[in-house]
Amino acid sequence: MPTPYNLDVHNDCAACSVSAERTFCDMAPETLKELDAIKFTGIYPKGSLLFVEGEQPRGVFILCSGRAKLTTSSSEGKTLIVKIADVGEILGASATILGRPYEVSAETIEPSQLNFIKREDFVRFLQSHVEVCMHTAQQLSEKYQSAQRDIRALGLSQTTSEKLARLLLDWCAKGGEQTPKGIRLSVLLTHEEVAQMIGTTRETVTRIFSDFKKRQIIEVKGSSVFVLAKPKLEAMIGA
Amino acid sequence: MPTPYNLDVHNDCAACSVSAERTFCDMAPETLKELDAIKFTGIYPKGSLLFVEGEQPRGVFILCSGRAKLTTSSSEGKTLIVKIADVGEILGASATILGRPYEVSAETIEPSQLNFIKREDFVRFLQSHVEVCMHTAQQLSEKYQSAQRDIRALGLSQTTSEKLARLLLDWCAKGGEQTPKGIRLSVLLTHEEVAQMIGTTRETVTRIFSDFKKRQIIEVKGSSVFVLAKPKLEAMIGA
DNA sequence: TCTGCCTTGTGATGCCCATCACAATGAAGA
DNA sequence: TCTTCATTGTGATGGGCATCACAAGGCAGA
Repeated sequence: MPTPYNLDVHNDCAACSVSAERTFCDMAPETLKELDAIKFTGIYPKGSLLFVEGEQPRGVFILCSGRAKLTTSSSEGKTLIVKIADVGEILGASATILGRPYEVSAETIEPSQLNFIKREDFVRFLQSHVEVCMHTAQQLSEKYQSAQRDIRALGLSQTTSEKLARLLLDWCAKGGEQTPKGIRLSVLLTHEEVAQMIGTTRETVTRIFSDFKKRQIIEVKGSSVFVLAKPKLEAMIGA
Repeated sequence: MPTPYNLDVHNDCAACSVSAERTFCDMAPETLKELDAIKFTGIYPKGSLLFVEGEQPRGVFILCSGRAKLTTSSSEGKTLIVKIADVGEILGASATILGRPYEVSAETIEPSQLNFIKREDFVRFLQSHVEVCMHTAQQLSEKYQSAQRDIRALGLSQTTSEKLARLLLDWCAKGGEQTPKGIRLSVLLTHEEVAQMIGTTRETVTRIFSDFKKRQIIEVKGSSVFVLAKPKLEAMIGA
């Protein structure tokens, strides 16, 4: 049976394969059944707004498949992409736990499946299962550490080349594919979006990319970026 | 009996007054006794290094009194102050929970009392008390949201004046004292440290401060800063 | 009181990058 | 195939701020 958006839909958390170690979904079978009872599964097209910065927390979204970008915007309309969330992440957890407004906006950038859990259900679920609470604490810790790395990247690098180098290295670390040519990254982001990730302008990203190409540090082939000289990038960030 | 550094020492968590709502120490009396059993109380002078970025996590520190600064440094020696921690905060929680290196360094900036809990004890303590685990999750959520605000401040403001304005408003929000003259802030940080908080140089901070003084936005009296025109600051950050 | 040392204040210089403006390329749809 | 819109590429210009350099307070200890 074909599913919308050619997405691999998991209706049953108990039978889901992505529940790997330490993710939220990694829990005892009977607990997983309880989760099944309180979750609302939804399939969202690319570009769906899950929640908006400042909005009162309705609950959390668990990203079962697809990807989402978390953004924050200034009143002048400038946008900063805080994070690209991957499968297994809980979105909106901190706001939901604290009962404070969402601190970022979340938008799918691919067709995605998400499980929504209402605020009261989520909190009750945490309170009644230490295991779940621990995993949530772990996820929050990871989010915090990741945010911390962003702060480092934004605050400690003077030049924009440095920030871009950091971003490329980050991508190498988490999604790089080793090839004879170099490390292959499939970047599905526009220069505009890259700019929003490092707090600069689209033009500057374009210019630095050409500069990197000229200096044989990277090579662009279609939607793939090959990192030819990782050491050069590392040298740029002084590491 | 005089104590070292004129510090108000709390040896007994059960009798401690600072355990307010939602902080880590807010727990049932019998749980608090268990906490007493695994904690190591220590008094630290100003400038004590509690842990260093990159170090394997030994455990967490609970700040009972005093203040500590959390910093991260580049290899060139440039330092960024990520946060000034207040009483009630747990330091090193995320690293300890994940078993990953501390992501920041922590240093007391006043004589402080801290309770240290060893990693295994802390984790076991969390696992055996949902209540404690929830409070930790709440603290982590707060840390995450605070980090998120920092990211916003660093990434979305173009000018340095804007960043400094944001910082001042932040201080007003959390520690301002209303006076007829304006909002009084007791800043015990040097311009150097302020610079490290917003990722700029000491000279620039000095210059922007004089500019603010000239424009009647603030007034400096000794170690106090009076915010005379909060609306002007708010206008600068476009809020 | 005097002497260092830490902090603050200020000028001169140069460069990075935001901004504006427009051309070139590419991809999707009529 | 041609049109149209999104994305990428590039030049010119100016301002903000890092950097260097040194002067002036301010505070503690000799």
